[in-house]
Amino acid sequence: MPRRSTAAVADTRAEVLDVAVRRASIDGLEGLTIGRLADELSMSKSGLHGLFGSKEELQLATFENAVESFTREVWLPVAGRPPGLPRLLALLDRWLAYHRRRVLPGGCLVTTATIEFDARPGPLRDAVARARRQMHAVLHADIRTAVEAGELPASADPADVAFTLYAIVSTASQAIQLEERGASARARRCVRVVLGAA
Amino acid sequence: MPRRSTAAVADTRAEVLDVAVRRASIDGLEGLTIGRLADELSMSKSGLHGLFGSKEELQLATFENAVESFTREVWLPVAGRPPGLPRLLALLDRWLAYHRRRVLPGGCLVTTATIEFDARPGPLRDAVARARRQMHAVLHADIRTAVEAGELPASADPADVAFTLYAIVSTASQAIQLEERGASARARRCVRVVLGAA
DNA sequence: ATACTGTACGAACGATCGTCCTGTAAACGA
DNA sequence: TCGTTTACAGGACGATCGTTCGTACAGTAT
Repeated sequence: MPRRSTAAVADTRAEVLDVAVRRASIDGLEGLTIGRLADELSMSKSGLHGLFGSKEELQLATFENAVESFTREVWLPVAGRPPGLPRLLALLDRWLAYHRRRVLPGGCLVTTATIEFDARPGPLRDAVARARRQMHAVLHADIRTAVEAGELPASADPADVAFTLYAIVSTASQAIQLEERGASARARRCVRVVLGAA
Repeated sequence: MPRRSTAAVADTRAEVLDVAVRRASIDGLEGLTIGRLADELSMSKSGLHGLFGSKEELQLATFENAVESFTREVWLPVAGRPPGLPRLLALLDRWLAYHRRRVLPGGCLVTTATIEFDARPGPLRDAVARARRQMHAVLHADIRTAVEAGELPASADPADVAFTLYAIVSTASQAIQLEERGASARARRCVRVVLGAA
């Protein structure tokens, strides 16, 4: 059988994880299967398994890969702007566009992983909690800056606003997947209302 | 083996579904397994399987059972009150309490099922979409009534507000499961802010 | 040329999956 | 009281699960 031409482990892993993230967004990280993944990649089960050592490691790597690609796609393009309300709005719009464009065919993998592991202690639950804290921190920072700059009323609690915004966007992802009409536009309006009437 | 004394199929199904809902809230509807469920109930796999005919029917029945118990626990106690803002707030508080008290050990099963099936067409996705529409309609109705009664500003779009409230509560369930401190109180505050009754 | 390391394959493991078939004892209708 | 139906148990099925093993070939170093 033809061998993968001079592909280092890292390259192979990257290819695998790319497919794994897409599959997991549909079937969940628990729905990931080494056998099916290997088929889809025209690899052997054992070869794929050897790349990660265990299914849990595959799940962890898949999750981390999704977080990285999300960060690259959504956060990085706006990270350079000055903190505050404009950057926050830009971030939220990019975030919603990420869902609307269906970058991942099955929707947000962080939300999926949250639902799957939030009641099951282990490394994956820890990874999920960490990712959520990071996202929350990013939102929190810009909201606090906006409040201090007078772009948002002083009565607005940054953590509460961050929670509400996160809720709107992640629920929007589900609504988009369920093909509820106008879900993306609705979420966009709701974000504005929350930031306007806060 | 001793037979279930004068227990109709419906009774056995009810017992099974009660356990199934609890398990599914943790492991998901896809994580449900006829074998493990049978063990937990001290039944045979085939006996349990025969009660539903197929795993998909078991999943559907489990989901519907969860919706019914949720309705009984959260909606029914407030359904008698007159429509409007007070009932809406009571509903939201009961809903949040439902999560905070961990009535289901793994959190909201509707959200879990949404995540699992929102990208996979079939009867379960349809059931999920229907349940969400119902919940949305309940919120929508009271919000509209509140707007008409002047309890909420006329500028508030009922559907948008309903979406935001749903997002807050369902995300709160996840935060509670992840043991984020003060998640329930935060959600309660956010609901108030959104409704402008702060 | 030789030895070594890294990478992936093929085969097989025991366990568990959903499903089906058959037997049988309790409950029911006559 | 006696068939009939109901409500399961028990066992087996093919498929698939994650994992382990031994092996073969490529590239690199010696």
